[in-house]
Amino acid sequence: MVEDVVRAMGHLCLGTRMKRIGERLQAQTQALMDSLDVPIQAAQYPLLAAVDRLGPLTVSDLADAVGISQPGATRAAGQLVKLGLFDIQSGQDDQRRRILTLTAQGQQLVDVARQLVWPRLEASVADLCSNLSGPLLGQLTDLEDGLDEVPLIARPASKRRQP
Amino acid sequence: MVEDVVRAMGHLCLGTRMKRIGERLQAQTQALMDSLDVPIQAAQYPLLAAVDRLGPLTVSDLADAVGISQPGATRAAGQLVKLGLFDIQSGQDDQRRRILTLTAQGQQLVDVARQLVWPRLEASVADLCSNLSGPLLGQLTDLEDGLDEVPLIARPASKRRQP
DNA sequence: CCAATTTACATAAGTGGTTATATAATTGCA
DNA sequence: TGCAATTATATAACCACTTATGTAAATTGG
Repeated sequence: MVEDVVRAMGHLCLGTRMKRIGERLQAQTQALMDSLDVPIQAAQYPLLAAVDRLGPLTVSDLADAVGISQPGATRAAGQLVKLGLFDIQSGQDDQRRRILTLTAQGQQLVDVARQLVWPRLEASVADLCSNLSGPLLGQLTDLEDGLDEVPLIARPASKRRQP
Repeated sequence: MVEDVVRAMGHLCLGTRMKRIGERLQAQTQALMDSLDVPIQAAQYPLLAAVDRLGPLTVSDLADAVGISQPGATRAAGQLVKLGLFDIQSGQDDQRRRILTLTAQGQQLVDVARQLVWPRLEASVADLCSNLSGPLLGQLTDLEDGLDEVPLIARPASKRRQP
């Protein structure tokens, strides 16, 4: 019932707004993953994907690859080690480096996710974005409205294709 | 030196990416505000603006206006009360409601910010977004590249206008 | 008209990130 | 060659948000 001030302020609140949309997308992605019985957090996904794509990585390279700080990468990687999805060991030539690899279980999870989750998620997000065009702020508005109307988990929706 | 996996995965990491860009914009907005000696956090700004725009608000209405959870609004409003920028008092008719208003100091800060910060920030962000067009993912890439090249605080830049 | 429900806010616990700093390994140079 | 500087990771302290839950006030209907 109250005006959405962040939306109304346009460029002035662009940062707040993008962060907010990102969190909303992450939450809905999590819901989609839960519904497919993928047993990890949505936010952990990029780390697994990074090692899958790029091969074994050091902690710092992982941080760069997913765009977080080094302490953030240390902690997130530690969680994945605890979950049995990452293996960590010191570098042979340089003992300071800690090399992260996917365990068999981690690789299996990525493989399953690539089959089950990625196509579904790709289609859902692509559907959400399919009618966006024009200036950024307008696309953000349409994106928010799209999420209001049909959450990610219900997409691609059979609704309202052009008649 | 490492591939940006979040960027490379496109729709699959859209949430992570938008959140990341939002945080980056907020951090740079903070730097701009610091340089102008505005003594609050960038993230607190939308709350002040909401009460300025909409008049006295309850905690829940404030949460709706800026798109955060009710506990988030309770805490953020409490901080602003501590800073002397918000006044809080129970509703007359309904003692459950807590009504937030701008103090004289809060109003003054908004007024000053409206003169000093908003035009500058509006121009900087507009400059950042000025050459964006096309699909959302491409605009995000250009936006990230733009922030890499010239931070918000150095905009509008005299660089590289079309010759 | 009062007991049950609902509403509004506060508090608790957890998550995921940050910056600043400490520690250990490596590199490089006088 | 050994000490100073650098590099890679870990740890600490903090912050802003979330969901879940508690508490008190208001509303409602039997």
